[in-house]
Amino acid sequence: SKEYFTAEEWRAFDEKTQQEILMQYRLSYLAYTDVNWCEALGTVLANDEVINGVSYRGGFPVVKKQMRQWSLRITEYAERLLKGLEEIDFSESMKEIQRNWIGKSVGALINFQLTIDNYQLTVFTTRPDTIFGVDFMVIAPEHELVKKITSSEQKEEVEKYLKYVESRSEVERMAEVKKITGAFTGAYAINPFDGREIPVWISEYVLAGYGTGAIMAVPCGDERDYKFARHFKLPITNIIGSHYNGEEANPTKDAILENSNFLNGMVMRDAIDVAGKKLEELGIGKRQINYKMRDAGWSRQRYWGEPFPVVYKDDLPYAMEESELPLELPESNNFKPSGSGEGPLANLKEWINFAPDLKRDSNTMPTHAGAAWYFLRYMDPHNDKAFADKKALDYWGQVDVYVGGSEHAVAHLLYARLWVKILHDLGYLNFDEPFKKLINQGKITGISQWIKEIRPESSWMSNHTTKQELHLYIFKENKNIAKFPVIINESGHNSYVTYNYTDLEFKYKDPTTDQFIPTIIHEGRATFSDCDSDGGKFYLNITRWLSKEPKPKYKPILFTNNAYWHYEKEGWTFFDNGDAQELSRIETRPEVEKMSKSFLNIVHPDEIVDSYGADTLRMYEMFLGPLEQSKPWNTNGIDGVFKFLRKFWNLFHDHQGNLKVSDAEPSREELKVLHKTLKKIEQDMESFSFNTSVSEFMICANELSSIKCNKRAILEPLVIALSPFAPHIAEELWEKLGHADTILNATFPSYNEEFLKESVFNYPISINGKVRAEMKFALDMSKEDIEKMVLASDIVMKWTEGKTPKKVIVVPGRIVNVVL
RNA sequence: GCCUAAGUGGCGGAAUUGGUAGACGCGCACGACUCAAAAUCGUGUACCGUAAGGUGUGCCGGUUCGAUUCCGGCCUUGGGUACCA
Repeated sequence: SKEYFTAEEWRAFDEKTQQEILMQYRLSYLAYTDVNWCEALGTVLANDEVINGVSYRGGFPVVKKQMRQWSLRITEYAERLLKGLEEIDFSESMKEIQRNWIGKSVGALINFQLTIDNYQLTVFTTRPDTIFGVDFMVIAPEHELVKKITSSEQKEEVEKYLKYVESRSEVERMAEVKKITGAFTGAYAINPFDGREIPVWISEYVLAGYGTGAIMAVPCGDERDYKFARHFKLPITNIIGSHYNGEEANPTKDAILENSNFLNGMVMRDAIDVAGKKLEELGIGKRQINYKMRDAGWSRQRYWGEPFPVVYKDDLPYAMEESELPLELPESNNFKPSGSGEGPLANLKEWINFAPDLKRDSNTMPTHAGAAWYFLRYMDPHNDKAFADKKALDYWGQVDVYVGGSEHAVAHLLYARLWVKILHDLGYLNFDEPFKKLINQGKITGISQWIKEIRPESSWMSNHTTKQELHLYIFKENKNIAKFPVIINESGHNSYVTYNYTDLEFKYKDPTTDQFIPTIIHEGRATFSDCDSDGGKFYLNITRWLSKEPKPKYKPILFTNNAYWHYEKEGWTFFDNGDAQELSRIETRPEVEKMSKSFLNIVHPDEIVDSYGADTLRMYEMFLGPLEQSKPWNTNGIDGVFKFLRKFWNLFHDHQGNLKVSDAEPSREELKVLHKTLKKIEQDMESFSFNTSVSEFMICANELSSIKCNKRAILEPLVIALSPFAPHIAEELWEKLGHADTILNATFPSYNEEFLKESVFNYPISINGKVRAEMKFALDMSKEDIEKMVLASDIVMKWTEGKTPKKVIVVPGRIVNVVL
């Protein structure tokens, strides 16, 4: 399956050959993979929609199910996706994420002869140099050889172990990675170099899905192998001399090999290749590169998405003819899942069974499919012959700058890179990387306030999912101190209650049996529509959790930063109880999180737009800090930006608000302010340093208002420069200045270095590296003259106390340093 | 554990190739205008000290006339990732 065909090659095959090839590779394209199937919802869920084995909405049980799905053979491009990273301007951490995801490892396959029935066991290792340190072999419990090689004496133990592994959930396995388990199969493998017999074990620490699902264990060099050997009391061969201390494994590559036959005396680093070559010479293995990356599951059981352009005949997929394309999504009002695990398209029988013996595929592609290459269409959007004309593609080329979040690192950004490489290989594009430069903009984060939630144990709840009223009893030192009603709705939510004491016990009473039901305590988000970290006010959206309404009411309740508040209305009786008075405290714990609708911590920009205007909001966001940095939203400094815009506006207007722009010739000083600003803005925009651009605009407005400049020749270029930052105000000023056309069509002003030239410089005079004074000298003054003047000055005399300094450093246009 | 980014005033943050640390803004203090308030304007604001001066960019050390910037070793925080052989 290491071949692929270009479009020309593919078309050159006749239909029969094409079908034979398709059959041959069918499993690569159409794979059986696990999906999360939720019976109650009748649908397939993504991994992140499943939490603790139940659906994230509603808490319904979810099972893994095998389904036939399309997969994208991204593995074919693993090497090129890795190589391509070298030539693109992505952040190092983004490249690192992609490298890790691709997970290249260079190593070797080694065949071991087994003592049972001539079976061969192939392992993948990155360290063939340690071949003489192999003390046992481990194969994954799912490995196909397990059943075949287990000896009759070990059969019982192996089967017991396999049962144990099967009983373990994914969650348990992930949580208990340190737990050492395994079983001996009774089989031995023969070291191909020295004939040593090595026991073959099975253990879940070896993953079936990576490499060959089998490893050669070198306990002196590998931590996991070492622990396994110690746990099962297996012998440990030391091949690295003093590098192995007998207490822990040492994965070094620098040791000189011992007990290693023909590798003795060699440094491990060099021996890797020597051993690899020898394996190939003797025909007992070969050097090989492995990748962690898997093919991407490309089927979704959803309505929206590109349908697969294939037709099934006798259950075999055939690619549709180019002349039949595009295959469009059928119109439908029925977006419900089919209930069988297939997507909504399966409901449209006429579309699926469009011809007597032919069927379509009910799967659709993920959004990644379109997202990977839609930008190419913008280059030539009205073309009905091709996705874009070659000329347009050549003209526009790669995306210069792509601003996007880092959460797309291992999906979208990898698929887009792959897609462009494929189109390049098919001859459509002259470039094979979509994005020249990637900027990961920082997120404006929100502050979530967390409160605790107490609800009945989930096993009780899953049997009582209908809406009902329960009573929560609170005990302190086995004494019931409070009781209050709580509504459990269909999904088991809305039972949120807050408390802030650790010595309290919470119990529910089942209304039908009068039995106490154990509780479980979770933490959940309280929501605030506004939040001020500096002793301000919070609005807690508590009604979302307490309301009996099916749709939560968003009723803000005011309380202070000290984070307790007394709630006395809407049926909350427990606050009326004198004993429970203290319980009415709502204690919250603030946490900075991504702003997200599902996190209930979003801030609406509308209120800021209402009181300050959209330009202020826009500029303030830029002013907050570097583009790539995440920061929690707060409005503490927004007045500064608002004041700037008013000051800028006032440059054009008198106190009565009438335009007062003059057509007089600008002074040299005014021109200097203008060009200095334009220069800085241009540089900052090139480097995406918008926060410093805003501060430069502020400096400029301060300077111009202190010299009372109102000249058109100065202000007009500034309005254009400001327009990307504050488009509305800029457009209005532009119009007021008498322009009929929009400012968007104005030419961006460029600066003239001529106005920035200085003749004198105010030198900082430092003594022993510490600045003590300032002195003005002409920029063309010689070093010697400056030195003389500095040494003769009062301040320097005071410090030198008449002595000759050791050294005087004069850096023209920068600094003078006197060393005593 | 590994990879990666970052630690600078009360706060958000500036500082081109090593060259005046704290730009700009917020906040705070004082002052002007006002009967008053708001708005606006002005002055000050790293820390210690009355001052001269001293100390300061996470910590320890190094290179240099000079280090937020370069080098070595740590600490902390954010992000990513993991029985991947």
